[in-house]
Amino acid sequence: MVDIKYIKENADLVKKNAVDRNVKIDVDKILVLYEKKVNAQIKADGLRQKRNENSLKMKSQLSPGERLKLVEEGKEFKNAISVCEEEERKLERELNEELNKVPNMTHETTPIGKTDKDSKELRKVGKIRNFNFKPKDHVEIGQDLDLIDFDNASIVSGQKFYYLKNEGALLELALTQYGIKKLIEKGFTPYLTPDLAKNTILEGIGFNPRGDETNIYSIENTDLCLVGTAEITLGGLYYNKLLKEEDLPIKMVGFSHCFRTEAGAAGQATKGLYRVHQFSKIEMFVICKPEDSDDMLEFLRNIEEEIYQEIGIPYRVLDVASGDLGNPAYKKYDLEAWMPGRNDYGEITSTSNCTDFQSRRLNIKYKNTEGKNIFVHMLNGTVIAVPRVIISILENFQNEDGTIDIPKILIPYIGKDKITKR
RNA sequence: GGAGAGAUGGCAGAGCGGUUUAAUGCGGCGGUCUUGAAAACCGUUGAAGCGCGAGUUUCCGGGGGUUCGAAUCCCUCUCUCUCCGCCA
Repeated sequence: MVDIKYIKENADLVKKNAVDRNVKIDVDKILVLYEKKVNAQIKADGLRQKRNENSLKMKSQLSPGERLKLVEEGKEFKNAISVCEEEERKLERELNEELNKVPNMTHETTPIGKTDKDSKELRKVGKIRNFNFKPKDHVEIGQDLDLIDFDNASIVSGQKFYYLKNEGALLELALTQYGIKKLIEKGFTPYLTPDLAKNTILEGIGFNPRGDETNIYSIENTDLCLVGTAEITLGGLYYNKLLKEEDLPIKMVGFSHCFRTEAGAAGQATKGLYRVHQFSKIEMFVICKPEDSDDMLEFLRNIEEEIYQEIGIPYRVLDVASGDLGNPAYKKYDLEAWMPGRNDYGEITSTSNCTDFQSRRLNIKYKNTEGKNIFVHMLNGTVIAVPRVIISILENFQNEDGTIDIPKILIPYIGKDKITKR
């Protein structure tokens, strides 16, 4: 959520930003609603003040006549206040509805453009293999080596589910172990997180739990949703908390299952593991002081790059365009891995600086040395989105004889250096 | 799942219809003392909104109600603790 005071003082900037981000908002309506709401509030305050004065008079000894008169006055205040408060609540609801649509402001270095095509490629890292045979895609490899079972998953759970099997299963465990260990070395605290979270937390992080465009599964008859990412549960961890300055930065790495409805994604090129309803993911989450978040984003991006260099997957780094940032992000980097099966790059990690957009609604602040309470900045980044890393490994590390080399860094976790046909 | 107890400022913890503008302690901040620090002592210290300010309103787990007036009474939900049951 963007600070209403900021919107009031920078209406033109907010309008321009929404255009850059390809988001439709009505700033003028927001300002009108805000003014109306404040006026209703002032009116209610005045009435409450009179009511309080009235009830204060009744503390002293009074004649029955005087008391009765004051009680009657009090009743009138009571009715007037209730009318005024109703109006105030209505305006506040309307205001919040509009306010929730307002995207975060955008970093000055972020490329301006409406779609992902406008993202800026910063660099390519790693050598793309020139196969002297026709490389298979991961679906074929998974079938040949008995690593992934889509057919039976679709019987048990439906389309876009899968079983990981044999070394496919081991790869998830290996990547998880490797990722967590790596992040511990970088000073992160490891977490295994709940896979369900409350609506209020989802909304605080910037997800829309219900509605047509939601990508989130909600649980019937509860206010719970299956999380789409551990960003939700890690970010929600400090909901309504006041932190001390020396607590910061808080660096967490969490494992969770991620559930996504992927409604409307049917037509896209989504073969195999690339776009699925459930997957496992290792996610970084950082809470820090506002002045540190720019550097922290580079820190997170560096960790991601280090990991894919270490595994040995060629990738490119994108500075994501304004129109493709999503509402909470102020700046975002994507890593896209080379996937021979697609003959193209595919998104493998994403790291965002969400500044105080999330902390404002989650009410997470820290007390600085002057004793002022300041909204923290919050950042998140992917370490390992398991299925997409498995795609990248299977497709990039395949041999002509149909075997797969295990990336060196993962051999200790799997206990062999090659996947062969059994 | 059953029974009981509880949820109060950064933390701990009193208050249980109208001098509560929420006691007290810890922690934080400032000071005295000290070469410096600790201890001790003194002072200060919740959040949010509106207002230039004086000030004022709201907030005692969430929501609703009773009342002229609610942290305090009632209903309801959530969570925590204790005991019992069930269970990987």
